[in-house]
Amino acid sequence: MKAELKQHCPNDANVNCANCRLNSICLPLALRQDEITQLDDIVQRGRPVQKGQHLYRQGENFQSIYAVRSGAIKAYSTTDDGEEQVTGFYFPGEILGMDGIGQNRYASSAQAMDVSAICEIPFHRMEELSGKLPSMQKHFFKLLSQEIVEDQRHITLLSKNSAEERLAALLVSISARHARRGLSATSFRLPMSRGDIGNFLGLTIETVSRVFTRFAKQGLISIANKDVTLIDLEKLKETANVF
Amino acid sequence: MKAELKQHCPNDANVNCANCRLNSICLPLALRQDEITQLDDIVQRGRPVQKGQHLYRQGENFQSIYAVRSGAIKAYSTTDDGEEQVTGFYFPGEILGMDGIGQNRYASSAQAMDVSAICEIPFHRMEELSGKLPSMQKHFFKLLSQEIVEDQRHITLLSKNSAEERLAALLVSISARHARRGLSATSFRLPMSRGDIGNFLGLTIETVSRVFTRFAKQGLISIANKDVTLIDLEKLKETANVF
DNA sequence: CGTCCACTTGACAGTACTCAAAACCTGTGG
DNA sequence: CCACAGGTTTTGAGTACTGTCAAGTGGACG
Repeated sequence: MKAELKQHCPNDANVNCANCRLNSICLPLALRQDEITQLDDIVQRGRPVQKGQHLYRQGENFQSIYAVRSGAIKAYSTTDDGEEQVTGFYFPGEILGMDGIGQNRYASSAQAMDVSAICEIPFHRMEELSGKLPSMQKHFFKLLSQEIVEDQRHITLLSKNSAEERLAALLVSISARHARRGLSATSFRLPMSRGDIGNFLGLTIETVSRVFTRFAKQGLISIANKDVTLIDLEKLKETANVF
Repeated sequence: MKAELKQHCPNDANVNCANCRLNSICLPLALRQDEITQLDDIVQRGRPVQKGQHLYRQGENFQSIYAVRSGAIKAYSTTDDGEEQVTGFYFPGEILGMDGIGQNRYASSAQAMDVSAICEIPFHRMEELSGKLPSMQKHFFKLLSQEIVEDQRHITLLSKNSAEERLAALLVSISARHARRGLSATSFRLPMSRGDIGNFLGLTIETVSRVFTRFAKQGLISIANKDVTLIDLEKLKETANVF
């Protein structure tokens, strides 16, 4: 019973990669048991990050990449002229901070949207491990490559799709990521503000609000504050051009 | 005299990484002399790729990454609903194809916009080499990370900037990449069509044309077909929010 | 020299933005 | 427990930028 609890409390200090319930979608994904132990040795688990707190800030020396264990993180970059662009939302099992590798400085800032539990992985140790474990190196190359593909999908979304299509795509994406963790695909809480959503999707806050209202009137979703229910997921997927 | 020529003819079969005039901005960038030799062993240099020909197509098995030696390549992906999105333009010294690593299939297609000389680098050999040479691994992580940062910059461009700002940003970017190779920063030929430019920037062909005309009337550029001269590079940089 | 295709230009329309105000949560303190 | 202040979200009215449709121009190439 107690061991059971340990496994399921994301803030328990006794969590490790081997018993983490996210290990099938997170970094250990491609590793053998003995390799997971080696990974585990370099992972640091601190105390929970409070809402609004930063994991790292743009321009800081790059030290670590981070895995989300619970909660939700947003990444955003600030342009020379002071404007902010939300570049991604990160949920449990997802890795962030890899944009810092190229310049040895973080190219974006990462902020908790909820109380979150985070695994910190010092990159230089990760590099060492990748040199030793080909499967680790391969997996890491994959992670980076997939982030590129993700970003290019987002570029397409911004370049080609209407406000409705963009918002539908975001809802469908969050839905799928919830489902992957065994949670409801149709009912969840949006951890981010309307402003963050709009910023991420290249829309104003007013447009986001209006489209939500339109979706609700069409019976596609029901929404109360940050709690959404996807009533017609199929139609949303069609709208999002996800077939 | 003959050795001199060899170094400067991009289609010469005797080129190698050690004597390639691009080696300071291309893959060998971070390598020692003896390491460059090892890299050179796995690089394949075929005959020139003709205009319109593909290096690889979306969905094909991922085998190699490619370095542009001369000419220019565009990468584009086709969405489920058949629309095309140009995801990048690649000039000499730049690496493409890395979006294939994650899924073992190319996530985009790559097509020559001019006759081009290309170096092909089989990825599995590159992985091996990375396992042996920490500096190669590090450099490769960097490359991938930088592509992510690039893509995020492009996301910001599409999300926040007007048609004029986007086009100015593209001109300034191409200018900088020319300058890096020792070519004119202010006068060059655009290898891509107006359609490709518009597609890349999330604009229609008509808008691209109109903005070019506007820039010309304002004395920022002069443009005749594909030949551009950046008359007021400073003002263009301002417009592009590049400080 | 003529055809084809890429590009330019014009007129008009529509989606999303801006500005403004109202409604609604949330948390605090009386 | 209620009242209130601050912030967030919703809604409305008007505008503007870019897209659409259509026609015309001009290079490139056979």
